[in-house]
Amino acid sequence: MHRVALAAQASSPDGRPRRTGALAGRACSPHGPRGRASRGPLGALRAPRWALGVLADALDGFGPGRGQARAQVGGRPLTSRQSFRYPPPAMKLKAVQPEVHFPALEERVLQSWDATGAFQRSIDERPESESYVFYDGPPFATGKPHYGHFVASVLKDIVPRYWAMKGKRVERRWGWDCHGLPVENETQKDLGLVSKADVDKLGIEKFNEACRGIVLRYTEEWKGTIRRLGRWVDHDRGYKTMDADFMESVWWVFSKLWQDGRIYEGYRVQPVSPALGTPLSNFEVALGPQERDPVTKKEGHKRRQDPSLTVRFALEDEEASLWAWTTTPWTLPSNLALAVNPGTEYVKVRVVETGEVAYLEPSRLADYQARGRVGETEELERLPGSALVGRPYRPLLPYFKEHAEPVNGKRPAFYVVAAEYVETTSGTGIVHQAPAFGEDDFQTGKDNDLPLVNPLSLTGHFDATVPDFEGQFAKDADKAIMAKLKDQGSVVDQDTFVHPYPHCYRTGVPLLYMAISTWFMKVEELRDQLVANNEQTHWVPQAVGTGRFGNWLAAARDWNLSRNRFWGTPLPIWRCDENPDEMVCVGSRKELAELCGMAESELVDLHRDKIDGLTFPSKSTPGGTMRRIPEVFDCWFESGSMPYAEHHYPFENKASVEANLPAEFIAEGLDQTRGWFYTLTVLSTALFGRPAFKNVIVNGMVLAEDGAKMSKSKQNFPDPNGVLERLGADALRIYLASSPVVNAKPLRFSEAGVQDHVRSVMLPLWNAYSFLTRYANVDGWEPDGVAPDPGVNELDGWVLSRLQTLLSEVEERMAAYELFRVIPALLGFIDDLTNWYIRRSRRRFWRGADDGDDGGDKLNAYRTLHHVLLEVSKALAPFLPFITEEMYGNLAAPLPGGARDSVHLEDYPVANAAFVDAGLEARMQLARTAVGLGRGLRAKHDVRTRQPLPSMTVVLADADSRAGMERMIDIVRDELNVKEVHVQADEGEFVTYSARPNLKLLGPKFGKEIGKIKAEALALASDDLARVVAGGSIPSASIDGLVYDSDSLLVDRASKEGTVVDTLDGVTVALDVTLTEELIVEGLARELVTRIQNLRKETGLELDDRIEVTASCDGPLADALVAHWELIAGEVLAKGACPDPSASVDASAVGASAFDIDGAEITLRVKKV
RNA sequence: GGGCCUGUAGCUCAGUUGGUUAGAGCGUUCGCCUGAUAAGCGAGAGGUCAGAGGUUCGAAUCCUCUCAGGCCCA
Repeated sequence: MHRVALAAQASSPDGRPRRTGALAGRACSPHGPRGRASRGPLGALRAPRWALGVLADALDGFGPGRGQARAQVGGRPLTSRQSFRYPPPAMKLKAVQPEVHFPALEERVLQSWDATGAFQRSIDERPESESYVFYDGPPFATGKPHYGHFVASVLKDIVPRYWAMKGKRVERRWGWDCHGLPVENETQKDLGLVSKADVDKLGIEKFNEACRGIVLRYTEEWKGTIRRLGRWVDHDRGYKTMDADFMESVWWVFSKLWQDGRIYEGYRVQPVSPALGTPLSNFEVALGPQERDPVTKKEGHKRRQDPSLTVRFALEDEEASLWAWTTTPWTLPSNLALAVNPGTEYVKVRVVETGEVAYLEPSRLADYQARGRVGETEELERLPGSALVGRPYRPLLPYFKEHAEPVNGKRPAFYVVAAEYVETTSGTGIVHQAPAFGEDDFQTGKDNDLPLVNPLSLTGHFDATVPDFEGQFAKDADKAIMAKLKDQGSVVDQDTFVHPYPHCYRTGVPLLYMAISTWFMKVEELRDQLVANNEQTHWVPQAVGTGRFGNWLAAARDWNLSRNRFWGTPLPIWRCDENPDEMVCVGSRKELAELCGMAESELVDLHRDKIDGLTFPSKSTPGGTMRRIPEVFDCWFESGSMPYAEHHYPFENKASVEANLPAEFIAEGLDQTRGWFYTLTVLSTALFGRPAFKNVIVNGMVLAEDGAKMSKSKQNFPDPNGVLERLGADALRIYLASSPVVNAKPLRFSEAGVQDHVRSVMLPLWNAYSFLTRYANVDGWEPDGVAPDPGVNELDGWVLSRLQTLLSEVEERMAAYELFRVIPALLGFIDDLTNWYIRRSRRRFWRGADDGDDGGDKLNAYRTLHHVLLEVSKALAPFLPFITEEMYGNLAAPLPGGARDSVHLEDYPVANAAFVDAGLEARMQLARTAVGLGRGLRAKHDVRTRQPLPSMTVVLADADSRAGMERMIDIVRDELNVKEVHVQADEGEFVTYSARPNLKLLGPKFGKEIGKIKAEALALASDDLARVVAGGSIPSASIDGLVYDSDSLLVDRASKEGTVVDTLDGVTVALDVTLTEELIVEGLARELVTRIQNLRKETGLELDDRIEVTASCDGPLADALVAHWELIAGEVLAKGACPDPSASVDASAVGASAFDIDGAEITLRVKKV
């Protein structure tokens, strides 16, 4: 071992490690000179134990004092504010009390990190050739950090810390998402601007200035909270999506796509708020007023009453009409087609009263008739919808009638089209189509190559193409349109209709759906490549990648990446005002400056207010001026560009960015599957033909304790900073990291859950650490760097072996990014360490000097526990960065090599095969099973553990197991407080056997006969089964080819009546509970020991205080006191001769108390001597 | 409306080729142990595996439908 070698060389004749020797050893470590050099030549700098308060107190008076620190640590100058105290040349472990306040400890560790520059050094000290690329998905700083961010941050900290300790150079740069609707909304609210027109009135410059002012509103809160959480991330060199360099890279990305022919202009039907004069995002639509449907009781859009109009369209090729239904009369001027479902049956009827001939769907006709809207009819013909497709009809209104004139022999509009979406649950089964005003209409229009006409402005007013209603607001025009149609005899029926309908979340007016010009990136043609690239990505959990994300990629649609907004990266497209087909896509500041005849240095900001005014003359259209189109980017485009833009690629860092694609690791929430994960993948595939990241951990959503979303108004979650202050970051981290969220499942956050982890993880770990340091102090043991010997004591060998198993497991699972499998292994080890190793080893540590030669057992116990805790502190460091820092600093400082300035600068421990002993782990497991059974038997038969019992018998059929158990006898005997432990093979005298068929094995073979086999197996006699257990077999009486043996049967054991026996996993334990007078008295003596120990504790005595005991009792208790005084005195560190039981003791005195033991009274008093 | 996910003890969750009596932790009751421990150990109580139907010798597990919740898309 590394440390052993160093220690051997570095120890001086007096046994004290020599620091200079150790330093020399370190200086040629493989980590390169940078970090080493900063340590300086002074031995005293070896282990600056900085400002850990507890420690500082312990070290007062040692080394150069406060204020003398003038060296540099981690390349950062130390200021005089930072109090540095150096360790003495060689020192003992600091004794640590079991009482601890983790949040305070964490604050001290945070200060130490600042002082030592540990974070930067954890990067700098790793070679550049070992680069490990991590991308940070940027959050908005318009809100404060909450638990969802905590989860992502914990993952984004654990993984990079781990790989840094594994020798990787992991840059961790923070990112801020600065653009997007949430920011604009927030600003509009602040400025009291309701509509887009209000923004125009104010001016983009002022508006954008206001946006800039608020996007970083909470950055200080973020920095503070993320720091407090223990996440190491570089804010100083982070990126902001609003930086000109970042935006310029986004331009480059777009221009590359443009050059590759991946960008096109198209239309898309979007919800528009006429009052705001702007399209809304789906997110904003969802914010609109909600209402519960009175029938279905479901929450949905607010309901409103609209006209319900049935209109007749006259066919051109027949004296008949098509009846169509609409709730939006204002779209009728824009009608261009009628849609039928080709698979539905339609009917042609003559209305008896009027003689009119009409087509519609028969069940709908019946509905009209039932409501008395249409009189009696005579059926003329039945025909499928497909038979109507293509038939021309006369334009209902004249405004766009030119589209009825054939172009190149084809009629552009005003004919019947087929559409699968047409249903027969309402209307007439024939649907009026205005392609500009509905998603379905638009799609049908596209499928049939219909023209797109839109006579409405964004504020919903008719323009001059519809002169009859010019200037009228669409909804207001409904009445006039209906009147006109009535006049010309086109109305079949007029009614009203109540339905849920989306309304504007800001103004409350009903939204209009209309086709808006937008810019698309062609993604559909990339589908196969996207899917192929995704297959190279390791998803955790895997199902997200193959399922949700994979499906999404396979069905990817062209990406609408423009937004009609103000505060974002402008689309770099300049278009000729004379010839709209002439466009220039600008890919850099330099290019734009040249086009506009200005200096590049004048382009310091690329936001709309700075560049919208920049124009240049057209090259191909005389007199034309090139002006920028008004749209900005979907801010997801910026997030997806972040791998390039954060480095200002390709304008700077070209080679390093290209060398480091794709990223090694990213982590975000499940909600990002179609957000960041998607945009990263699309852009990386389009630009570089490869995936954007190799490994990704997807975390689930954090819900409130009540299972609902966390909501400020409901107040259903505790303040995040409060939890950190009360319980600490380590506990919060381990709570989150060991919860279902790290496997993409939802977590109901509860502070009590965090508290649980303080109790079940933090405190046991701390107590193990405290145990070692306190006894080491009492004993004067100092860490000597000598490797523990696994052969001295089975317990040491066992815990060392378990540690190696743990390290291998962690390595394998971290390589697979399966944190949900790492944490339980770590926690399981802590449990083994504290509740078995230390529990069983306690006595080894308090063996007194006069107990004689222990063959080095105590020394090895110290070395083992110290070694294990030190390794554990490193192994847990990525997960619990604070407590491990404290432990490591104390545990490593006295070693010949000293401690590094931070555990996070250490190398991650690697499993040492020399310590692995599978046989030992197996037989220890047997021992623990036997002990568990024995304790259960004691409880069942009401014999407490303090009562010694004459013997127990462990029965094991397997010879290897018996041999293993023989070596565990001391441990089992001691733990169970029995005088003798016997191991034997034959369990016949203790148990009876019964058997069940092994269905997994027999099921597939015997199928339907299983019922019979079950009955037969259950009927097998215990004596016969004994032969099976011994390796024999019994042929089945009724089933051919079936033989009962130890494979085909599962044999159960039951203890025989009247015995004290239990059995589990093939281990049978029998307890002899015969009590003799002698054993009873000895048991009482142990009762006395416990009572006196408790008194010691209550009285606040130190571990090694010697005491004087006085007692008042009679009967068996007095016998026990006298007979076993030597034992008692040894256990409780009592001095002097046996106290006289007949003395009188004042139970109310300090250190005194009266007890009742099995009905006998005793008063005891302890006093320090 | 569509895609994906979740629903198992009071709570948080395990439960993979379908296999017998469905587990763990927390909480709870009783008992035990304790020179580190706020910890630990043993026993008990606690389950229509969301519901219905199907496949099968056998279903928490596979299939279909329904209900409730979540994320995303429309």
